[in-house]
Amino acid sequence: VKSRHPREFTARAADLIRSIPSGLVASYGFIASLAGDARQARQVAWILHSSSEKQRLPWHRVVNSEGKISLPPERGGRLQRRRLASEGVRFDRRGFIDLRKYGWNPGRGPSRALARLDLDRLT
DNA sequence: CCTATGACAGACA
DNA sequence: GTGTCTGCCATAG
Repeated sequence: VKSRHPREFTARAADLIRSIPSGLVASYGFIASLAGDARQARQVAWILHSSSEKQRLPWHRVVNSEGKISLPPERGGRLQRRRLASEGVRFDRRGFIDLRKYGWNPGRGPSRALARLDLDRLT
């Protein structure tokens, strides 16, 4: 289903990003999926660097599906890593975050979307 | 209107 | 494991 309401998608994505708890992270695709359109991961990324709400978003808690920081170090990646580290997120020596450990799981039960991601990772 | 771009993701070699 | 290619779709020019 194509998103006929970009603004709505953006608003929901922003809300979701705002609700990522400190110490956890979520992937672009995961946020897009929860916001209603799994195909718009790139728009989630776009929101993070272009939205007027940027200042109010915990943008550093969004990483790519591999659990890695997508932002180039010189364009904020360094800051992002610093912030995450200070929130307790651990990186392995290659710079990867273990999403099974630090991946945000909204609500209390395992969400389908996250379960899918976990399944993919285990498979 | 048409092309290029992107803080992505999944599939494939 | 890594490197490439392709689909995606809102914005920008």
